Amino acid sequence: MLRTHEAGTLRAADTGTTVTLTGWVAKRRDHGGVAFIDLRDASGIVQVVARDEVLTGAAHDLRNEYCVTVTGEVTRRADKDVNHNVPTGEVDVVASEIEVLSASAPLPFQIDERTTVGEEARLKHRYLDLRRPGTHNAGHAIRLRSKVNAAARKVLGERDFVEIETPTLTRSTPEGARDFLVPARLAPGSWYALPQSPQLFKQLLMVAGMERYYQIARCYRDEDFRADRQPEFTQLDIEMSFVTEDDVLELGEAIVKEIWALIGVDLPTPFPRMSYAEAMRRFGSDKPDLRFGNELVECTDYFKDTPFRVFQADYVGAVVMPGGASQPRKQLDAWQEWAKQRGARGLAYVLVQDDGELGGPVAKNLSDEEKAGLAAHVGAQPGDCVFFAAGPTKSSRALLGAARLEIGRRCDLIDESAWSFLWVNDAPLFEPASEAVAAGDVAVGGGAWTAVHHAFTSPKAEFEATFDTDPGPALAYAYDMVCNGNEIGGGSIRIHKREVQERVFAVMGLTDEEAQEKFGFLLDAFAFGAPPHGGIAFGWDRIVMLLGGFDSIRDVIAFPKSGGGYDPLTDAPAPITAAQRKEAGVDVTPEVKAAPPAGEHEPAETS
RNA sequence: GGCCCCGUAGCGCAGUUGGUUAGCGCGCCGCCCUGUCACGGCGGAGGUCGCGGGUUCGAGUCCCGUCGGGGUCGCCA
Repeated sequence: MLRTHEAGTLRAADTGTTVTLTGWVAKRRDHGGVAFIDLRDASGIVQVVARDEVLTGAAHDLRNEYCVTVTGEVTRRADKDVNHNVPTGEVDVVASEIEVLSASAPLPFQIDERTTVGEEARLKHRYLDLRRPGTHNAGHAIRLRSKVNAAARKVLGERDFVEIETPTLTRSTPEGARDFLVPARLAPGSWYALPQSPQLFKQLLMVAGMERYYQIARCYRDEDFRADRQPEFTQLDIEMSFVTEDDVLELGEAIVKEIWALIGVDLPTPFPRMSYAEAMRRFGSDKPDLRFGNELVECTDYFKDTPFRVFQADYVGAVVMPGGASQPRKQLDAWQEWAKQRGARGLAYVLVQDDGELGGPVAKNLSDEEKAGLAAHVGAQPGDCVFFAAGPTKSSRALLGAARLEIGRRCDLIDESAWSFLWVNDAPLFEPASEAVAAGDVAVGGGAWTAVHHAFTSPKAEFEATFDTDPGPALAYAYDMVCNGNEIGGGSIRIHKREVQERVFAVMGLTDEEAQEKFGFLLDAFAFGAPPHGGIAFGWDRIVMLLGGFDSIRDVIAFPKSGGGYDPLTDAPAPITAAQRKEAGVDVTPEVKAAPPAGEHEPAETS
């Protein structure tokens, strides 16, 4: 090594030691005859004292972020000079020799952790961004991420899981999202797809008798951007044979517990479990944030004889905004806009005045009897605002659930220091295809029903006989892990019986031929003694983001892309040359048009 | 694809009702300074106000378009 010690580790006990350090000039405070240089390496910072005689030659021109090696003696500072703000503040390194290893051009932005720098600039010079110290900066996130990886591997390794890599060049299979495609030079006109997840391969590995598989797997989906989305992202992907749902959940808890221990949080296990139906009913979400209450209130029965047309609906529900009655009219109008942006017509509201009377435009439409008991029914106090949604159950609950979260944020109801984990399970096996179509999905095979999770998710035992004759109520062995209102993992127990699989396809309107075309290699494999199996996949970027308290998954990815899939650092994607086009066969017209065009999608494996 | 917000010096930002030479902090460059640690002092450089068009005597400011970024809904676990 070019050094004997790491800068951030020096303490008073090292006094008298001659050390050689390597690192970067974080700051230079030059007093003429003596200069103080903050030397930073990955371990931290120590102050180097450089007197005139060592500041000769190249060392004389030390600037910020010069890479240097310093040899000197650790000295204890006088009491009055101790800097209590840094761990090394009791000592100096009095330099006897300073050598510039590598000079630095003037910086595009300051490395200093205290200055804020725009994301665009940081991503363009990500290597400098990652050099910035401090627990809220990206460099810390990347180091944390490495520890998260190790924690998961520890748990899985102890349990004899096998880490297996699966292909990134594979076949386009109908999962939920759009595929990234790669031209196949050796088969012009044919294309590989990058996997949206290793879902099918991990099931094949179960057939292969691996029994316990995991992989920290890169996944690719060509969809539009969000704060918590990247075109390539990472899952901790797990599959196990001969397990029940309980086994998978227990493993998931053990992994997450080990991860959160990294930040000194001891998660109590087992996590609470809530059925999908209960989560939707109480919180209007399949990923409820349990850090605060303020649950939705069912009002359908309460208004079953209402004279108010709007409330004569399949579902009426409410959510209370504490203190919301004092909002100015402009604010209440803004809620209407907020609701419209979510595709609702509006958000009906009633203001509970301080004297208990009801105000707002809706109140006058209600019967006296309804008005009398309303506040008590929804649990509103004088001074509160009650928001209502009426209409189809699913969309109304979703609107109220979103309102609940917005209220939680605006009214400061959320305990930001809390960690709320739970499982949401017993998800429906199917949803009506029309709903999926309305939501933009295209049902596989054009049947009346489409799989909520994916086509290989097993119905719960009690629905095995009836799921195809009465698909609506059928529940699946499907589960999501939820943390503070974020889905951080999800999976299911898979179908291993060919007969059940065929009936599921039938419900979805998939013929044998179509199923064979889409999933043939998996179905073929299942013919050879497929074990019962199930698994889970964790959204790795999101977990690290939550763990480290970051706002965006871009913060926890070493070299993330910005909007539009653009990488400001490498300028990818970039045009290719005509020669590359020709060689790749991008423009070849396929000779055989046997396969139907892509575009038939189906909900994908979770997370 | 819809909607909202933002593009002014290397970075972070201000710029009033449209009005003279577009400012501030940090950074950068030069000189000075022997105990600073957000060091300090003196001096200096640095701008096609994202781009294109329009309105106007006059546009950083108003209008239209466009590009880029962020957020959100659609979509996507």
